[in-house]
Amino acid sequence: MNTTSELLTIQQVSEITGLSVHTLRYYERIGLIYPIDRAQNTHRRYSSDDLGWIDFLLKLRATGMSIQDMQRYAELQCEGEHTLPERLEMMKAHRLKVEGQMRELQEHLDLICSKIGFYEEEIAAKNLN
Amino acid sequence: MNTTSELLTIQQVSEITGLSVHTLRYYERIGLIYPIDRAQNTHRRYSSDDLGWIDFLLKLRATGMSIQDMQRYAELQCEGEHTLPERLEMMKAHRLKVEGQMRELQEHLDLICSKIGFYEEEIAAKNLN
DNA sequence: TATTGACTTAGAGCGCGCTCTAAATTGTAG
DNA sequence: CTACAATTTAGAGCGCGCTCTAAGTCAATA
Repeated sequence: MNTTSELLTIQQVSEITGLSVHTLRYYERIGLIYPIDRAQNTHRRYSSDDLGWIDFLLKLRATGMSIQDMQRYAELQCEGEHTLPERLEMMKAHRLKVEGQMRELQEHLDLICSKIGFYEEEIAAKNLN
Repeated sequence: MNTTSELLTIQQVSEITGLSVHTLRYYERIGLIYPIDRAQNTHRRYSSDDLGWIDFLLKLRATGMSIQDMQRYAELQCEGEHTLPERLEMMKAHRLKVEGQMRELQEHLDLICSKIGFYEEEIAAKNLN
């Protein structure tokens, strides 16, 4: 319940998120993460809000959003509430993209599965195994 | 039904597959595509077998297989029938990977969808739209 | 006081997967 | 025969997303 104790060093955030400290600083430099508060004016101290944002970024990244698009999204977030509609549109567009990806993945997966079946038959027929 | 007429130039294969002529030559150079037959000893002439292989490569690529792994697979294919078991193992491992990818994608997609719902509510509440 | 170690910045470097260039050769149409 | 388009090779270059380096600051410990 102590606010101060909830603040994390870059090391700790690195361990929690799986991002390297280099990458954390890189993301901040390029505007993916807005400037983190500092202790004694130098060392970064991450809040749980910062962690939440990073977590969301990672989900966008994992679904194939480019850094450029994430930058745009972060920019809108900073600009405030009047950008909500545009952010909504971005998310909707991204949802469509991810759904398309998944359909494509499923199709190709089906082919791979049939290839596996074919291999198994062939191996059985030739007693290779 | 004429065998000769089925052979395609690199241009034609580029148009059919969507790969640039540069990429087609690049894939051949690095061993992803085994040496294509030549007309008059210089210009490439692609057979329908070649096309089939390229098509399969593209499906592996679309499901996130690295060039390195595809190279290994192509190598095994060239070595002949005794590599069938190893190729089968590669495909099975790849299937697992793709299935994992899809599960992860689905999870993140769910989050994006809930974010969309949240945005819509917020926008409605504030009459931003 | 000296050392250790976590942190800072700006900027260079890297692996991947292409993508393009240069210079030469070949094929085709007028 | 001439001109132009398509092809060839070897190798350089590029965009993305990190990843690492160098040089320096600062805090805590021996």
